[in-house]
Amino acid sequence: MALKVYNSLTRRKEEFRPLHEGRVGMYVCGPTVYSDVHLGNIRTFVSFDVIYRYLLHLGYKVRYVRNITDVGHLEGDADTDAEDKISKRARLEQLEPMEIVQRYMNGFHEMMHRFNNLDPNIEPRATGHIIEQIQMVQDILDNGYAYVVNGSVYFDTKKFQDEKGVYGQLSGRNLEELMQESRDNLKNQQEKRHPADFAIWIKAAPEHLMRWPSPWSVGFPGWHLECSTMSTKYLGHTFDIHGGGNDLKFPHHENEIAQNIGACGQAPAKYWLHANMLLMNGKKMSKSDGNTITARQLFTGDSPHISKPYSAMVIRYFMLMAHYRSTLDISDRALQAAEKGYQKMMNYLRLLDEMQPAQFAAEATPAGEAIRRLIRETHEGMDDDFNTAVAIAKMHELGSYINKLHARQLDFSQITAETWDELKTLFRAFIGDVFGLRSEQEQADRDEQALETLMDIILQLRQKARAQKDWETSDKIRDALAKINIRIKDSKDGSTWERIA
RNA sequence: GGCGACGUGGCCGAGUGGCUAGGCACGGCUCUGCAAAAGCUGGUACAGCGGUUCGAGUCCGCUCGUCGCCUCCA
Repeated sequence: MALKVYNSLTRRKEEFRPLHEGRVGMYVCGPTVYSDVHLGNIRTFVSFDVIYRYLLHLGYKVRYVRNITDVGHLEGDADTDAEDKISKRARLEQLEPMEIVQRYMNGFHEMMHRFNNLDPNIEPRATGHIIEQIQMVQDILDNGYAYVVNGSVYFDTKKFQDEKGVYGQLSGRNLEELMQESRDNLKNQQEKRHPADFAIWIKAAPEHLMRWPSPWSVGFPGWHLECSTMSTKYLGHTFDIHGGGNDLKFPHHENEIAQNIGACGQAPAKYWLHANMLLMNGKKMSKSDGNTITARQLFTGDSPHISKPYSAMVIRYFMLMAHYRSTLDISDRALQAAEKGYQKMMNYLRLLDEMQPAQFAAEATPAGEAIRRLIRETHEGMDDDFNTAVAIAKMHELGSYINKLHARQLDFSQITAETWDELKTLFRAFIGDVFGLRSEQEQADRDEQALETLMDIILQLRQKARAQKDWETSDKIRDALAKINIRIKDSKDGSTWERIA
């Protein structure tokens, strides 16, 4: 069965056919790094990570681009008295905007790794592509789909719609209605010709920290522009998959499409994929009414919403239990169920590796056929718009066979060697490569290994200091390590270390 | 107000008009020194009403309810 994906643009499942045989270009809207990454964000990135992983599993050569928004994302009344999210945070904390960006970008990366998301192939930043963005604004102006007012440049939505007729296609919106409705909250929008127009270059107010020279003013790019520019730069005018959270459909993605077509006449992506929201208590998480929980709180268990800590892998598994286009309601009970399910799943894999079968069946058997059918259905689940819920369900059914084989309730003479191999191959590939699940023990082992490597290096450096009678450095290292419960023991033969309880 | 999505057994959650989704929790049984794990097994769900159909959780309509987007949001 061929891979099918649900295309938000056509509102249908379509057979996936990449533009270039064997290759896939995928762009996913990344975070604006002005605060800690929120759990809902994490769900979206986990969803697209699995999509990326599955495409790789199918043998595609994928270029996965996920941006970092570090300028231009406004909050408040758009286009006028609005403030850039990063600038605002910088002002409040009295830091350089780039310090804010660096801090939260680091935190974002750490969290992505903790959830075992693969790194994208390219992670471009908006501030690193100002020149390209200015060029795109110029292209749009040259094509007549934008106009300059007082140093700011606005996209001419009405003209674009009159000539191209595609504005609103993705989000199912009618431009006429949009213009009507926005008339009520028109305040401070005198610069725009039409309420639905949006800024692509914004003249910076004197106190605005992030600013670049351009032909129109010293200013900064509009938020929607960066994705248009960077996807074009790294994936071409038209590429295969564009992803993001459901709430970005409008206006962000709608405007992105308008900009791309306005600049070069081509729509950016063939397939638009949108991940649904993560809910808590049946509602979208929101910081303002306390209906929120952070990943860190889940790890520590420090939240009134949960009874105990949950690991990143359990949370990842929990997310995979639902389809990415469905809303998912997080709760303590659901997480507990996920934890059990996750442990069970990892146990199947362990049993598969441990068992040493002898005496296979020579030819097809009913049990073997049932197993092979389930294996096929697992693949079909993923082929059907990345339905991880179905794939996991089928694997649990297969897991039951694995348990039976292990408990000798089903004998290896009931399946063929080939079936056994397929079963092993499936579990290894799906749990690790596709779902990106790893055992927490494995993680701990890896940390332990890293610690040993680090300690080797530290002891070598300290040994060098001691050889030079640099007692200050050597003692400093020993004292610092003692504080984190690592004891150094010096002897004639050199130094060793151990943990103290 | 406009656009859209959804309402599945105690909980989470799949579901292409006809065949047991799955996980968790709960009950019974097997195994077991005890426990756990595992296996077998049980409750017979699709918001309500009407329609289409030989047949609907799945299609259509209405009602009720929930949620999202429409301003920044993954």
